[in-house]
Amino acid sequence: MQNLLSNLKITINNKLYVKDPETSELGRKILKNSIVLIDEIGFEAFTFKKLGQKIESNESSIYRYFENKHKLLIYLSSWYWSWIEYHLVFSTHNITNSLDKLTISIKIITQNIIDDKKTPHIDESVLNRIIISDFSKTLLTKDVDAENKEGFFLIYKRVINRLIDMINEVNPEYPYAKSLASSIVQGSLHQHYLKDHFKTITNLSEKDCLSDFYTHMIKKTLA
Amino acid sequence: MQNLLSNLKITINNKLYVKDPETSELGRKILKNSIVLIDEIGFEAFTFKKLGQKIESNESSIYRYFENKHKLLIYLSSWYWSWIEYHLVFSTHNITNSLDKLTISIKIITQNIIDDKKTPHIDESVLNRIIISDFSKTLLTKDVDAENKEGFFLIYKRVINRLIDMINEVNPEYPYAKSLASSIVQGSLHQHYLKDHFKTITNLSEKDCLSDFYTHMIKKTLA
DNA sequence: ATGCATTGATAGTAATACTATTATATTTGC
DNA sequence: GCAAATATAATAGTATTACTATCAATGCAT
Repeated sequence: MQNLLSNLKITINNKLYVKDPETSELGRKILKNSIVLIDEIGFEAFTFKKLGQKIESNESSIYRYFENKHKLLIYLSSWYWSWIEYHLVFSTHNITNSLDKLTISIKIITQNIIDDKKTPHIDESVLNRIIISDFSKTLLTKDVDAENKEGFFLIYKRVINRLIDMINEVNPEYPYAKSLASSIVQGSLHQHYLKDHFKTITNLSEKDCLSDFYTHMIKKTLA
Repeated sequence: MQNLLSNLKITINNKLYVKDPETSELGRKILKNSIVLIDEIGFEAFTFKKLGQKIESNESSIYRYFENKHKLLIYLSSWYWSWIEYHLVFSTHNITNSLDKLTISIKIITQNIIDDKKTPHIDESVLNRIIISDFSKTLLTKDVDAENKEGFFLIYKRVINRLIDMINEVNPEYPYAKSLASSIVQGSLHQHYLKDHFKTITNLSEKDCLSDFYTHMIKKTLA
């Protein structure tokens, strides 16, 4: 944990890229602008050619950093969950009460993310929007099992495992800690999406009451 | 409701197809085999050309029924949720106790679906698998708002609204009925997916305990 | 026998998702 | 300061996708 707190540098599975985009100007430009462009036109319409035009670089240069847009999306997702994990650890590391720890973690997972100025090449608030709309697409493919074996989703699973541990700490007798934790993380993204597109089937609105929903749920369920 | 119970014929938004596939042999062949093929190769790799080869028909003939594979998937999804709705209504219509009604509904939504022989051209158990893997993809596009306005997701929302009503019946004071209902429906699909690909972050296993998870949750949360 | 709807076959187009090659610019090592 | 190595750009090319358009063949209905 101390290890995680000391460096904000986010480490990502090196099979996700051909060349580490954090090591060059062009690489960081690719990261920054792919987030913006995916947000603008959607992941389906997003291509390396369009990204090349946006950053006034060449399609072929982008292929030197990422094999394809699917791996780029998993890269960006890993970045996001890593950033979330950092905040989880940072915000809970000196809290002793397990329920408080869990409540704080739920706040972090459910909150509207605002841009973190410490990372000039990543706008976390825009990244959050594409995670809401597109993260599922990294998992829902025929290659999941192979990619999971390669460790592409390790950081995501680590975030969920931290929640599982906290749930077990609050109530070791509760038999569904894993499902509850994965439901909260994935369900949060879904409720945000519903807020933006299907208002009639969510209670979430502009004022942040998503953490209230989940906090109420865990307090009752784990009591 | 009586209306719904009397006819098993499932009615689907006519903007989802060019020609109603239920009205011809070829149309039913398209439905039956698209489900099988999407399940086999995944929605991303699925094309009308490949489907044409499978059913020994022509790509262009399939385009006479569906504009594109996205609308076909929404059609299949509507079919699925309609079938679920039928079972919801059928199984709860003579139950008076609200909690019983909700519990039965959760069973139906979370269960492993087996093929319904009354519909020879649709294998519900395979359809269930593609809903688990691909239903999210119908929602997570840049066209959601337009398609939602067209009524493409009405049946899905109707299923969730039935759950919302039951939750409100059990506890009218509970402030998050909408989010709880949408979480259960979407979360069920997700937990099934985790069971198949991410076993370490779900408690669901081969023996059906998903309804136990949600039943426990609603009993505690709505108490 | 004619008309109309359905299906099939073929061809064509623009875009996508790349790969390969070569040229040019930039950095770095000595 | 120059050569070598590396990074980037430009161009071309391929197979596939996601269609649209056209026309031929079949069948059945009056």
